[in-house]
Amino acid sequence: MSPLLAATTVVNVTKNRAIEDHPFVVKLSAHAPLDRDDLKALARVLKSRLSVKKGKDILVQGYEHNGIDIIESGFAIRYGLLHKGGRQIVNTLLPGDIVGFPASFYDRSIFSVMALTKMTLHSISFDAFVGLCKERPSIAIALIWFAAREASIYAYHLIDAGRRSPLERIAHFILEMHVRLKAVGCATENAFAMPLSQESIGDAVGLSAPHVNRMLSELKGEGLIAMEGHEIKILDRAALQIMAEFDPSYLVRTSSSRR
Amino acid sequence: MSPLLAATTVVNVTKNRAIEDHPFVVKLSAHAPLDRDDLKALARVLKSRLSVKKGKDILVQGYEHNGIDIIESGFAIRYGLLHKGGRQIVNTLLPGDIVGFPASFYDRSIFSVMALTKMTLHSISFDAFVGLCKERPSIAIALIWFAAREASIYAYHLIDAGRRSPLERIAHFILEMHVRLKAVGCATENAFAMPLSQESIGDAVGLSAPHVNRMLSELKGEGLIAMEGHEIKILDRAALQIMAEFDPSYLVRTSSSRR
DNA sequence: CGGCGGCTTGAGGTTGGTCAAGGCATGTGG
DNA sequence: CCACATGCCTTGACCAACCTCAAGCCGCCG
Repeated sequence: MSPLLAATTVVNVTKNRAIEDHPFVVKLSAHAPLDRDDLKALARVLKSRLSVKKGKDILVQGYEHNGIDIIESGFAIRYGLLHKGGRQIVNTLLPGDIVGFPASFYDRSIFSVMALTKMTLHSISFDAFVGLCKERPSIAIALIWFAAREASIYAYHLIDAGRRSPLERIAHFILEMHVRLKAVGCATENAFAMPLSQESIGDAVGLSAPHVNRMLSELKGEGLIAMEGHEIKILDRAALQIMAEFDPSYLVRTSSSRR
Repeated sequence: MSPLLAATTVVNVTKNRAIEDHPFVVKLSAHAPLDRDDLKALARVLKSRLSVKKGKDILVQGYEHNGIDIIESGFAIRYGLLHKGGRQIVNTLLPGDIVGFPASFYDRSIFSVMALTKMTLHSISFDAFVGLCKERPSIAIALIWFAAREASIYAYHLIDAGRRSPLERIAHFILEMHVRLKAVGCATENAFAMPLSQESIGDAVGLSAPHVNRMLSELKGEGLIAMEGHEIKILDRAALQIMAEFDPSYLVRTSSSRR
């Protein structure tokens, strides 16, 4: 693990933080107002904690599962496997994300999830999950908005893969990654440690690994980004955003989602 | 409009049907058990009805909106526009689908939605929507599962666009379209009227219109499908499913989603 | 120190986009 | 009722883009 990755991870491993600082609770609160009782219910559900090693499959496509997992710290990828050996990464998972959404909302998981770093998770059974939603409708409503945000991210990835040029896809991927990492305190104003290898980036945006490399080189050559190991610096955000038609509003809470 | 399209539409325009036969209610019930009071609350919300002409934009990317719309009858597409004139269709909308998911769960709509046929909709304000979820947690829970299903569809479209061959994408698109149309009574066992033009199919799967035509011809040549105007007949479902790695389980309710 | 995973670069070949022209069906207005 | 316009499907030729394969290299970890 690179030094920067290690450093950013540590930020999220703090034990015994206040419940309202938990990345999952922060994310939910952005979507609907949660009162004291909501927080208490969440604290109960997020009590237990479990650790996962880097590289481990948390969820395997086609297999049964007992509930959902919420990420406290660490990064993962959610992906589908193709018979002929290919792989499509549909999303990267950061602290506060739900490992089992939407894969576990089926009898058998429809996607796999693999840990990119050491992770800590909270495991929740479906019964506990449904109970929580029944008891605290505000949380259920926040989860609907959370799901809408997740679906939007997929839709934007689809737009990238379907209709954007390789260079635009890479630019978009970098900008989205940065906004999301910054939101959970894992990036500075203009730099972050890319958790994915170039081959994985290819699997996320629908390109071959060599072509990802060429596109990154081109962005470097144009002076839009700088790279040093896994660390990416954004040098000209305005130009990148125009190139990728990137508007971060699909990633962030908005006032109408705070009823 | 083709005769078959007209015929299938009529099925869903029946007025004054029982609330539990409404396609939206059917869809929700598949995800969570709804009791008599849940149905009553839904009936109240689905009371008003509004008609939309073929070709009209129901929702426009970047604009404000007042709530969400639920489709009673007719078809639509949800899409994103690119600055240089391109378009990516992220989903097709059928009876029972929510026009504004996830586009309207933001200050300004993040996608556009256009009617492919004459449609009838139920308009619901966000206040009414949130009130419904607060009052009837079972409905909120069903909506979370509904959102998970929607997100899964996007993820599968992403897998198509990112990592499957043109022929596989078209095969997958046809099979998904058929399963979804059949679920709302708009397809027979092995045939349906394709609501999209070949250009639109290209915008959905990330291909050019001429190439969509070539791929359809190839499927015809291999004896997997037959086409007559807009009507598509599936001649060899097994071969199509293998080609597309299609497993309809991501589209349908499963037992674990019926708590 | 040795091995391995991932990055980098190059050459060559196929795929699928672009452009263009023609055909067919539908609908419309004279 | 016919002429025309329009939109969509169909086909072909050409060419750029991006994949595949391959080899070398670097840095990290065991």
